[in-house]
Amino acid sequence: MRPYDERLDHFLSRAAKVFADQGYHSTTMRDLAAATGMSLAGMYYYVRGKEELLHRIQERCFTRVLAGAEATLAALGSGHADPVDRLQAFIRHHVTFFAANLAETKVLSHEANSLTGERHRKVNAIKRRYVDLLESLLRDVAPDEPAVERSAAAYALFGMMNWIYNWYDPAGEIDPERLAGLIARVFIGGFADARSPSPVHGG
Amino acid sequence: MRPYDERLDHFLSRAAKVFADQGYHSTTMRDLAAATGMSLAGMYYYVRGKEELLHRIQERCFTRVLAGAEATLAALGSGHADPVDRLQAFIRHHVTFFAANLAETKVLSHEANSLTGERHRKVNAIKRRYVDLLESLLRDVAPDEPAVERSAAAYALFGMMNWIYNWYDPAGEIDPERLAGLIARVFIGGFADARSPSPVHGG
DNA sequence: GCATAGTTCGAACGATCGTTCGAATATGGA
DNA sequence: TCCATATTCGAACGATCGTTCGAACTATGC
Repeated sequence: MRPYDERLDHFLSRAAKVFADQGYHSTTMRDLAAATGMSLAGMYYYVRGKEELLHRIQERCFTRVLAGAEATLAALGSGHADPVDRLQAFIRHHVTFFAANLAETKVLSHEANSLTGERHRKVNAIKRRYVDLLESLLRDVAPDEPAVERSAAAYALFGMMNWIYNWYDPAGEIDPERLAGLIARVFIGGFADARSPSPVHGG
Repeated sequence: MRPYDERLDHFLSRAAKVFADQGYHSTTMRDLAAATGMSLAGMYYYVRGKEELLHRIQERCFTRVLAGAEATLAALGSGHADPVDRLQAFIRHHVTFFAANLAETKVLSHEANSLTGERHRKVNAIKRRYVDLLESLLRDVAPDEPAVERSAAAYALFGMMNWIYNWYDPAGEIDPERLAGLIARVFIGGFADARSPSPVHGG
């Protein structure tokens, strides 16, 4: 069953590109058929319907993001690295991943509420784990910050990072690494360094 | 013709709420009829069609945002206020406006590409003026920063501020003023203070 | 009370949507 | 070569969409 899985994967990637360009709701199954070279009916051999297609795209992408972030942090050593370094690594991973997978991550961010029922709940469960991961990092970085402000800061950081699907051009002047460095510098400089003026750069 | 304008305004506000809750494309004209108490055909007396409805909502909201920002800056004095204070005032106005008009500003942000043709171009023209305004503020705040990084920082700030439609709850623990203060603190502390460690707070 | 303009709406139209179904074709071991 | 399974697809279905049209209702000046 290898060729089947490969064709499904290719189908998901192509569909993600179309969803990213036109939006989920204004993309028709006929658009997807034209973009993938398959026939209208042929797509239903790989996917139960349009909403399951979106679900598979989002779940596949979000699982990779979460696993990648955990692997990045694990590579830093078992918990006794500098909290600021760990936060910086998280930001760098998120931004570079989103910049390298603009179509999929745009579908993830922009169509976050286009799923319904059980499928919506499943994707939200992954999101919860990912948000919790960042909040635990912020707790280590700024333990004296009020919880309300720390939670809002987490969403502010996600805003900076996720918003790039609205403007970032991979062919433009700023490369993903530099963008990640800028966002990390802004957030860490503004949030983490507010109280403890320890050196940040050069992990 | 006063009652006509009032009913149109009320119609736009109601429709904006529905667009914000369900999304533009999955909202049907029948949904809007039910939410406004009008009949399906009756709405076409006030609006040429569904897309013009979205256009009027976005243009009305964006015009207010731009005018409000300009008025806020003008109130600070004719150009010889501290650049950091001017940036802080811009951020505070943006965040409090967005928090106070969550439905309209969500439609503005999330449905930014749901318009087509001339209508899309018109709204983008206002957006351009608004982005240029922030970039001019950043130029005064950090004149030594490379232009590429300054432009990316502008979008990062917009990301922080616009993303709130995805998570902010006005009935929650953090009020708009405090949220604006947090975002201003993070961005100014991380971006503007990177080189010139001048005092920021207390304007 | 009547004419005019302003406003509302029931009913229907054509278009397009997601999905289905059975037949047609390709694939691979015996 | 033949059969069973895997895969593809043309054609159509019912549902729902945005929009239209002409009639009906309302308000106002005379």
